[in-house]
Amino acid sequence: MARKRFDDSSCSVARALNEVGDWWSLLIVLQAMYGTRRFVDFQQELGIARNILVDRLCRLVDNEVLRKVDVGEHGPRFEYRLTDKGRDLFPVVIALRQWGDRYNPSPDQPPLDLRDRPSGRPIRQLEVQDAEGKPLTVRDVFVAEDNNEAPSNGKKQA
Amino acid sequence: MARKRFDDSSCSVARALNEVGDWWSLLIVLQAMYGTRRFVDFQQELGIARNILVDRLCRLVDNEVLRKVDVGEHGPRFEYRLTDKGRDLFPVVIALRQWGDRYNPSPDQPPLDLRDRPSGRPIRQLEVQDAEGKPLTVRDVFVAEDNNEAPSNGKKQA
DNA sequence: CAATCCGGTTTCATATTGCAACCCTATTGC
DNA sequence: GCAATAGGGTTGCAATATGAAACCGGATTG
Repeated sequence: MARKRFDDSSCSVARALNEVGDWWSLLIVLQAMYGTRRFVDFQQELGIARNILVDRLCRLVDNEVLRKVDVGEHGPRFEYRLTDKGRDLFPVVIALRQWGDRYNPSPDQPPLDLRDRPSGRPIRQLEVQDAEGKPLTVRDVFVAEDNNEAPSNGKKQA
Repeated sequence: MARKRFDDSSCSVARALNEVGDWWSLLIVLQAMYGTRRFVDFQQELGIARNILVDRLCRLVDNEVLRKVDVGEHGPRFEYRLTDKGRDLFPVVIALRQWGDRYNPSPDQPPLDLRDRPSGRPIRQLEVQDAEGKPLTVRDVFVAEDNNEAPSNGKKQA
């Protein structure tokens, strides 16, 4: 049967996963962050089937994660470029990468060494922080109740 | 055909997606962060099919994101609890939530108001930062070359 | 002793995925 | 001027994954 959709879920995580929660979409976005823009390049670098790539690119364009730009001076040539919405997936990708590096390091290779251009020093480990910038774990965070709602039994964890 | 696997990919994002990159796994982890531990509760709160839930829970246990604990004083009762590895998906979930809140807000409801317990103030927007804590965009970050490798044509973006 | 809860397994119809082959336009190489 | 090749797809098919619902067996409850 059809995959279940969460377009109208009240949970924003579910709605986000609806757009980039499949096996390929985030990898396409990642590849775009590396600078890839052309259909054939995505296809070769990811090793994705062409029909699936068409489908994912269209979906990402529909969801405004990518923009399809016609660069066809002579003949049909297109580029798929990240939008601001797509670029704002950067923290998601970095969070996943750091988690993967920590718990599933590659046996053959060291993790990618990401640095910032101005200083040339490695970027920071991403962490959830409070208003002052102090790190928070799952257990430190709770969902504040909406005052207009009926009060619930107790504070839920994040 | 079978879904393509990335177990041995050199990319840690791909390897991470291999473990939690399907439609349900991250939602199960999220639900676990809310405090859900029992099979029936996951099933009812997520509306997931029972056979799929069994499969995902097993996969997550295999990957050490969850631990299956026998709490059967009388009769078979189990709890699925987050491991440290699972809890460390917190930044991933928060990053997705903030992205979803920003670009796909629910028309009916305000986004969840997450606060930290000690101060009661909203948590920070997650951001990729340099060593000093200054925010970085995709374009600020590059992949430092491994010195042992042959030098490549140019610095790639993150 | 029947009804219910918990944690599954089984069956079946439908979707999704991956591969490979094909297509059309446009640019090359010669 | 014509074949070869590149870009960006589409189509058909077989292998899988998903979802709904039925079934199951032990334990507890009424």
